[in-house]
Amino acid sequence: MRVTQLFGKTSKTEGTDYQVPSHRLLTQAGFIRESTAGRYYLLPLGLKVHDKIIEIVRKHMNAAGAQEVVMPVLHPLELWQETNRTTTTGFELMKIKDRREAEFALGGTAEEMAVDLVRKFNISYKDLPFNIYQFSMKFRDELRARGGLLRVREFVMKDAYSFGTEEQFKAVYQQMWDAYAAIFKELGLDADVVAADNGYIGGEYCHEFISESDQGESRYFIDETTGYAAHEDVAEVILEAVNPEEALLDFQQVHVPAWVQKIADMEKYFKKDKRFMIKSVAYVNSEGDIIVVVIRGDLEVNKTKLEQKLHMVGQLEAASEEDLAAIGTRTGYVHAAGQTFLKPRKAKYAKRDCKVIYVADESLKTIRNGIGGHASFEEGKESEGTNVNYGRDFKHDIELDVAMAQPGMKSKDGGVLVEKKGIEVGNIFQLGYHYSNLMHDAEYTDATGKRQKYYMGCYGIGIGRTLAAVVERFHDEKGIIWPANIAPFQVYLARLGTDENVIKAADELYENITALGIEVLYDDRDTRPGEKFADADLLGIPHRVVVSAKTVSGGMFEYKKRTDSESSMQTWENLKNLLTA
RNA sequence: CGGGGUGUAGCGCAGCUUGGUAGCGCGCAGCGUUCGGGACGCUGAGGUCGUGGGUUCAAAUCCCGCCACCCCGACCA
Repeated sequence: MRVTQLFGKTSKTEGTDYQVPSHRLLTQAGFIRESTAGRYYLLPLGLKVHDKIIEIVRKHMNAAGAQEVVMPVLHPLELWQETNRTTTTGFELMKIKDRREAEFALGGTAEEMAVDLVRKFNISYKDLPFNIYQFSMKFRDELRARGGLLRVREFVMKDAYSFGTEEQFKAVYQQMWDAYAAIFKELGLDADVVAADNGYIGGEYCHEFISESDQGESRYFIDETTGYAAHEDVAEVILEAVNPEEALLDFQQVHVPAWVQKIADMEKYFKKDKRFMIKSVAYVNSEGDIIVVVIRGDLEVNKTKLEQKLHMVGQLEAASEEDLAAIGTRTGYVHAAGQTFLKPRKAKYAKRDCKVIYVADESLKTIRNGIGGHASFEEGKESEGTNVNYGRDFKHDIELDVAMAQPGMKSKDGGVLVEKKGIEVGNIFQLGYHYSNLMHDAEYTDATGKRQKYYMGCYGIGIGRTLAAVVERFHDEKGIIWPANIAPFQVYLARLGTDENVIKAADELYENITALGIEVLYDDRDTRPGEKFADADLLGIPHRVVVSAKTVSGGMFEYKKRTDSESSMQTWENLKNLLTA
C-alpha cells in the first residue's frame, strides 16, 4: 500500500481531549476516528489490526473445537423477557421497533439468542458438548463512554456459548481458559486471570482476563505467594482478630457531643483507631426495603458481594436520607443493633412501611470492646455505645463477608494481597442452569430418553478493547509499537527525495518486498524526511527501510526496527533475512 | 442521573465582559526556494459561530429552551 493512496491521515498535533494514550495515538496515527461519544469509525489501518486480532482469536477458538456462526443483531424482545433481562440487565438495553411495531433489543450479549438457536434443533446427548461463537457488533448504552476504544457503546465482540452436561462443563471451561491464555499471550498481553462477579450475566462463577494497565478500570488483587487472584468485587480476605487478648468490658451508653457523627469524628473523640469503631451502612433495594450492613469502621462495604450474597444483584442503592427517615433514623445515627431498638421511635419518624434487613459483616467478630453503632440523636442527649461486643450486645441472623478487600490484607489463601489495575479484555462465565431454567425447551434428550437441561457457559472477548490494550502496553513517546503479528504492515518503506534513481530503487524495493509476501506501507509522498520518520514511529510498524540518494549510490538499504534507536546499512540479501526473520 | 466545563474552518484556539462586515496558528490547494527527525516565502480555498426561539435598527457576543461533547461521581463492560 502506498501512503499516497491510503485513506486516513496522521496528525502532527495532539488533541486536548485525550486522557488515555491509546485513544490519542490511535486517533493521531489515523487508525480510528470518533463519530459520537463511544462510537468509532475504524479506518483502514485500524481495521487491518482489528482483523488480525480477530484472526488470532478465531484460530484459537477453532482449535478449541468451537464453531463459528453469525447471529442476528436484532434480538426479539420476547427472548429477553423470557429471562427477565428487559428489567434487570446491568447495561441499559437498547431497543428498536420495526414498522410493524415488533420490538427488538439491539444485541449487547447473546445468551438468549444462543439458547433460542439451539432449541430449534432436536439435540441429543450424543451431540454434546458443543460451543458456538460469533464475532458481532454489540450495543451497550453505556452511561459514560471513556478512553477511546476502552469503553464504547458499540464494539465487535467475540462471544461464545457452550452447551453440555454438568459433568462435561469443567473441561469446556478449562479449554476456553487455555484458549484465552494462548490468545492473549500471542497478542503480547500476558493477561492476569482473576475470579470475578457474574453480575447480570448470571451463573455462579467467572474469570476475567485483565491486561495490567494504569488506564484500566478494573481493580483487582493478586496474592503473589499463592497465586490467588480476584477482582475487587469478589476478593475474599481473612480478617484476623484485632485484640483477642482484651477482656470483655461492660457495655456503656455514653454521652458524646453532637459533632461526633462520622467514623473520623469518633476516632478523634475517643482517640482510638477506626478498626474499633462499628459502622452501619444502609442500602435500599428495589422493593424499598432497607438493608443495614454493620461492619468494622476501617472497612468499606463491597456492594457487589452484598448483592450477590443477598441475591439482590443490581438491586441495591445507597439509602437516601428519606429512606433512613422511614426507619426512624438518619445519616450518622443508623443503629447497629437492629429493628427492636428502633421501634419506639418508629411512630415518630416512620414514613413508609418497609422491612429492615440487618447484615453483620464477619469483621465484627474480630474486635472486642468496640465503639459505636448505638447512637442516639435525641437533641442534647446524643450518645454512643462503648465496649460493644458483637454476639453479646447484639447479633444478627445474617452474617456475611461483605467487606471490600484492601491492599496488604491477608488473602483467603494466606498470602498478602497486592492491588492492581487493568483492562478487562476477556471473560469466561459459568452459567450453569441459569438460562436453561429461565428459558423453555432449553433441553436435550439423555441416554435414557429423558429431557435434561443444558449446563452452559459463555465466553467473551472485546476486540476493540483488546486492540487498545495492546497499544496501552506497547507504545512510547513517539507512537505505537505494534507486535509484529498484528501490525497493520510489517515494513514502513520511506523514500527520501524525488530523484529519478531513488524513485526507481524504492519502487523496485517495494515490489521485491511485497513479492516475499510481506506487507509494506510505502511512503511515496513528496514530503521531507522528518515527517516520514515521525510518521513511521507514530504508526508503529515493526521494520523501517529507507531508500535515498545515499543508499542508492551505495547499492544498500537502510534498516531500522521500530524499537531500535540506530539504523544500519544492509544489502538486499541481509535485508531480506531481517524482514523474514 | 448528580456536580463541573466546553461547543467559532479538518485540528488547536482567540473574539463574547462593553452587540456594529468572523480572526489567528497548524493542516489543505497552487507556485517557487528547499530536502536525513515534522523547512521557508508568496498566493488561495475553506465557517448555517451546536441548535431553536427571544430582545434589538443590528446578535458569535445579551436572555430562555434544547442538543452534543469532555471531566468527576453514580452505574457498568
